[in-house]
Amino acid sequence: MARRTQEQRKTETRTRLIDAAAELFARKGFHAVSAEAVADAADRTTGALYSHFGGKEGLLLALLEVWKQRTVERLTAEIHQLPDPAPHFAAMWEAITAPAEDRGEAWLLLEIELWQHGARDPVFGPLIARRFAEIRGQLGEGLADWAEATGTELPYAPDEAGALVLGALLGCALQHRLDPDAVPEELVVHALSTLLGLRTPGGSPPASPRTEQTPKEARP
Amino acid sequence: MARRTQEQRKTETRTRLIDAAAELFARKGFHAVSAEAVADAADRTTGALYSHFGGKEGLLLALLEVWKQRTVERLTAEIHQLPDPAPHFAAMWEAITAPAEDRGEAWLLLEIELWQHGARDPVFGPLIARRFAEIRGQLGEGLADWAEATGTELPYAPDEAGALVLGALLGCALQHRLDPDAVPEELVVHALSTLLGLRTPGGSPPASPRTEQTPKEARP
DNA sequence: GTCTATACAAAGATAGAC
DNA sequence: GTCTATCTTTGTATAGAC
Repeated sequence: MARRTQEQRKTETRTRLIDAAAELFARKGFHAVSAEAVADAADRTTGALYSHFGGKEGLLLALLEVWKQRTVERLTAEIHQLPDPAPHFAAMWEAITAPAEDRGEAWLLLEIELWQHGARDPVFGPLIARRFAEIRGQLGEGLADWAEATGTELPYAPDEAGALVLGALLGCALQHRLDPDAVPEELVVHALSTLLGLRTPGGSPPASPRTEQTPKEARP
Repeated sequence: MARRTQEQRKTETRTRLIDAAAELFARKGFHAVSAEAVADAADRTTGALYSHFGGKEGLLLALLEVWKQRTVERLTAEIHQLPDPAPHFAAMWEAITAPAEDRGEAWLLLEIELWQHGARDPVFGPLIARRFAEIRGQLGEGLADWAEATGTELPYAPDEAGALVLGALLGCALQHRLDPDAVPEELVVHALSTLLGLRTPGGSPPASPRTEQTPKEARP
């Protein structure tokens, strides 16, 4: 395999650049990272970057495509047909908030970074909008399948359920990122279950006993 | 009042710079906006900016303080003691998602911009964390007061309720921004009510009749 | 396809006049 | 306190060698 070098070096370069970009864009933000910094982190040069992607913007676009697949895997792992979907919610929550396991920490940051570009750039807007729609769709579909299999009735249409679950997860993760104690996993899981009518709102308190619960505000 | 100029010009400059910064940071992002652009938009020069705030970073810090108050007002308008808090939820939602009424559109963008700095910068982190904690606190307190006054029992501690409501609002607003149809107001209001146990999960469908509800995915 | 070197533009920051 | 002018650094992008 002495010949592999030439044919494959280019795809490896693409991968290296995209990975480096994901890391840096998430950690510092798109505008705060120079093309050179990305190239350096990927052990390449700006020349290679421009040759492949035409610039930083093009790199972000390429990154989006790759990222899409990883995220769908991350969030929509088959919701098994257990009577209680709580473990599945917990898994999704952990996938989003995990410190660095499989770049869990960076996931939220990059996702928000992409959202921003979508909200600001007319080119990215529809792309990101579609991305979110797909996530909602997959999420909702999974829930609908589960409901049908277990004989439960969801109080929302699949897409609506997807939107609410995704919304709650994102919004809670944002807060969790700055103040983990303020948004414990049990709270989120319980809320999601309640939201979808999978338990009575008042009944069955969060999995872990709701001890005391004195306000945990940081008061520095 | 010929003398007002000297004493007050400086505070007017501060205000102008902060307002301009809020507008531009929200619309383009902190790193995408130059100090000069902010100064120009405020009809001042970079010299004045540096003299007052020491730089762009300092300006962001100052902006945060001002923004704090406006947001608390925006989100925690007294929750009146009606039996149904839905109108109040609807008002909060509109405050967050309103196109440009009172800079409603920019609100979410700037809020996310601040969150990012908090998540990335060790100096901003605690400040933004505190900010969110305060919003949660106010929100939760308002809900608790309402519950007590109306004889309702909230299934969560005040801070927990605040975290969930804020989370759902934020996460839904993020999606709404890219695809308004996917997250209609009635859905969010209904979800919030359900979440807090103010109606049975399955019962009382959203205010507006849930017509058809064919998936509204953009399929460009 | 990738690197080195570099042109060119923009941004951050400051000194000194008013 | 504010402006004009400018210095320095950093970033984008390209041309040409390998």
